[in-house]
Amino acid sequence: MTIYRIALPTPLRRLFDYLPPEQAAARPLPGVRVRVPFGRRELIGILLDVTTESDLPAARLKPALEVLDSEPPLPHHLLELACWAADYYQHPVGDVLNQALPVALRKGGSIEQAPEIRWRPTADASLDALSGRAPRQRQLLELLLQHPEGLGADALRQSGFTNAQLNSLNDKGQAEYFEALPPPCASGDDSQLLKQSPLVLNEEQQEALDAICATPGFNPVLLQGITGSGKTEVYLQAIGRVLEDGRQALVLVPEIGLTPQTVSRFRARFGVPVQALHSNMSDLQRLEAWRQAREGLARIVIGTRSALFTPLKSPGIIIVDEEHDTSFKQQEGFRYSARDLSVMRARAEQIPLVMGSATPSLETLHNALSGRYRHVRLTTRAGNARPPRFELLDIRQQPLDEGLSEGVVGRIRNELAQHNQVLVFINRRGFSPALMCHQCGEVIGCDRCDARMTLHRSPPHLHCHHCDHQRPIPRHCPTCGSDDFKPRGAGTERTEGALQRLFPGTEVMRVDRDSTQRRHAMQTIMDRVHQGEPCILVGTQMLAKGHHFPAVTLVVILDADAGLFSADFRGMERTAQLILQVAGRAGRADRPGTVLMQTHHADHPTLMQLVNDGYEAFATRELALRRDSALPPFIHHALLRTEASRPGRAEAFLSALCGQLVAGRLMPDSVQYLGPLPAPMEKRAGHYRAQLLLQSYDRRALQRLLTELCPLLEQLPQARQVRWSLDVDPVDNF
DNA sequence: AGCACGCCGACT
DNA sequence: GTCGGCGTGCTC
Repeated sequence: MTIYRIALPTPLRRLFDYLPPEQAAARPLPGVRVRVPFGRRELIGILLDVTTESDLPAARLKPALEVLDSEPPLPHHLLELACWAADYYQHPVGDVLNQALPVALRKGGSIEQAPEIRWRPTADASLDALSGRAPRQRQLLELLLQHPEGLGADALRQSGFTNAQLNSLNDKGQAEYFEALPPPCASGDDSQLLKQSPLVLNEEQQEALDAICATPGFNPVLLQGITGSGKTEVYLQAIGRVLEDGRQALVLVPEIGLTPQTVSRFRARFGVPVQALHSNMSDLQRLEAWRQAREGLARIVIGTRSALFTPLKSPGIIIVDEEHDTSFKQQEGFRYSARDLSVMRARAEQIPLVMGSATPSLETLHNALSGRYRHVRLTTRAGNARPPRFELLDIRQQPLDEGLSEGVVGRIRNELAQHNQVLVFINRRGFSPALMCHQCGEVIGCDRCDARMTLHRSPPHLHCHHCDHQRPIPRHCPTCGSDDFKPRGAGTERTEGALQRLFPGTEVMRVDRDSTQRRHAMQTIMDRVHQGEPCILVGTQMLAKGHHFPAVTLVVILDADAGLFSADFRGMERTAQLILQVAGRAGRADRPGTVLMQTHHADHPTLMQLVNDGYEAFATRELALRRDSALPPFIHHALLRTEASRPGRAEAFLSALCGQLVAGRLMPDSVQYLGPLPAPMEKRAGHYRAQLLLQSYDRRALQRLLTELCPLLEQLPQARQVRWSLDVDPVDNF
């Protein structure tokens, strides 16, 4: 008897057995999609195995409805990678496989290229048949007459013609439509591989390129290069070699980094098809890009986290740009790290892997320092540009005007007088992070979270940045009835206002999520900045990523202390990365930049080391601290988070679990657990949250425990009242 | 997760 | 008398 073992997109951590469909063709290959009845529903799953035995009696097995593919959509090694990831991250394999496929395929669509609607002139079409009162229809017919083989409806619409015009020609018997496969896109014509000649590499860049191309096969490389040192040029030349071999490149970028500029830089250099997979493409467009990658037509594929699972016909290299960026880790559901999995993929495909960053994560740096990855450094800025100079500005006992010290104001004035631009970084949106009653000291909190509500002025309202709850500003204090409120602390809106007041003749522009929501708002600001006239930019970390501001010569970091004493042991790492990212936005060859950091802790050893000796010195020291405190990357973490609508339940659930672990002697000596503890912000969005941290130096022991943990969690009687999720290698404690 | 069944409260 | 609340159970 033949049994199909199928992974289905359900939260159930097991496979389901089916009988072959009624008219079963040949034995299907593992990895093909199968449509099956499931309860009262129909689902599309992935066939993982064909066997002869089932745990269930044959009478209880249903026949599958249909095998959808003759060829598995995911090649064998990607199927394996997905299954490995399901195991490693303890996520149901059916859901993992589902997420590894483009949405259009999950829904059961065909892998084959979808035919498009094409228009052509009818056999007896003639311009004479049109009246002079329809000029657009005339132009349209002229265009169609030049293309008797037909033009795609989408392309016509993009040229500015409307459906109404097409239908009108159709009514007049001048044009007709038909279905056909779109013409094949210009495939890699290698004679025109390079459109632009590569730049001349400096010595360090050449060494980096050699290290990447040094050995055939798996070759992980950390490319650690300060901002402006030409990392991208190294990527481009490494990709160039891959293309010469007729192979493909996969480039992963952070969510915020996938801009048209990024893509156009690759398109400008190479005369080969470049496909970007970005979030505002339709499901069918994404499928087409995915298909072209799989067929080998797309030679360079650029995408965010989820692009990791894009099949390549002849893989040549994987590049993970800004590898420290936390957006490579999915923060809900299937909590995978695309960066970490890229290592597995590159190993399976036996290709080089480049992880690039000016501020590598301590995990990657540790791997590089311990020899698991090659480590190459780019320490000089291209074109002899000077790196920015850092200054700590001690503001202890200094008067502050809405968060701005006199020192900062003076330096900004100075810079503007020299016709330069200034960037002020404050990683807090809104007007002020707290609204306090001046009579009784009450701070307005969010009803649904253990958090203060942020005051916004444009438009005026209170906003909780943790649950997105918004409400009007109260007229009277809910505790004492006073109407005397004082905003405490400054966000971007307040700083913007203060700078406008202090520098009335200078344009002050705010860059944060609120000010750039409108379409083209960011572009308008960038256009203004690139004119080079003096101005002040105020903004959040949005300023730190992607854009470069050559005329900015002074970067002010208003709150360098944020994150210095964070509850999260990664706070310092994140702060350092952010500071250097912001610092890297400024300056160019002829005008080196200064980074001025306002701080109450000008003598903080870590801050001083970062500023005086640079990131690697800081990171090496931080690694030593992590080693001494038994923290990642030296120890491995798995965080079990729980939340419930009633207080206490989430913690009680974890206590019950711990009880079972102890009673069943399931906790090996090599694994420790910390907790159960309330989450750092216990109440969020109306839910009470708790967590249990599991840690071990022995990854395998931890992994074995996690495998036993999940069935246990599902069986606990309290499991109905709590939501739990397991985060392997978490990137934050929240 | 979905989707059913099942058993108790306020409504046309 | 029903519509519908969410507790419980199941999905090859």
